[in-house]
Amino acid sequence: MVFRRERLAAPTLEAAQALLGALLVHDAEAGSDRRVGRIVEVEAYTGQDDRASHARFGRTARNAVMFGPPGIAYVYLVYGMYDCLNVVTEPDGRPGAVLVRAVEPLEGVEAMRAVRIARGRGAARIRGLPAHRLASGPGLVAAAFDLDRSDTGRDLCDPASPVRLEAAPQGEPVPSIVATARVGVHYATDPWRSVPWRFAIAGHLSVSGPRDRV
DNA sequence: GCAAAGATTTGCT
DNA sequence: GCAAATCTTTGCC
Repeated sequence: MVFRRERLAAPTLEAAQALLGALLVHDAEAGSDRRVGRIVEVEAYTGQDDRASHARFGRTARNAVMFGPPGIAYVYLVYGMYDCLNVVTEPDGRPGAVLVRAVEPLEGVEAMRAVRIARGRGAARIRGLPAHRLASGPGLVAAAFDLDRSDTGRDLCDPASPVRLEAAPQGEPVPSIVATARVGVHYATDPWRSVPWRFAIAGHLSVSGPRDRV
């Protein structure tokens, strides 16, 4: 069941929490199995008021998709090395996005491990990682699902898209959510630096860390 | 045009 | 606990 776009048209703080427990799916492609992960950690970034958001400069070539319709992928490169996946939120015309910081691998664990070895350094270390740590960080989610900036603009709410969001399975218990300050936004002024807009499933092993463990 | 900094991760001290 | 790796985007001259 695809993730309903109207849930992402909501205010970004609500959309972010709604994404916890949802599934990120990348269909099988040549040489790689289907990959599925449960979203366990996210961060909300809003419009021009939010001094930590990419939208703080207004509409630019990089962040333009944040100002468009909800449910679209926004992938950017940080620190010249790591791609990060965001889901665009808010109605068309208003900026907003949710950064997917960590997922729990459910299917295609070895495909995730293989692409992380191919893209990153430290193959020996990655080979020894337990499955629940293969996508526990924003740069690691994009690596495990083989996403980069060229995936910006993909419609994650289209059932035909090879990369998409699916609703949490029916009957799954509602996750217990913990909120903390966002990570890595020391450059922003208060209150934006410290608002509790990072959301995670309480105590989940796949939440990024160790410094951010909840 | 150029300089600075960044929604991170890893490895070494 | 700290610094390196690495390059795009943004802001200012």
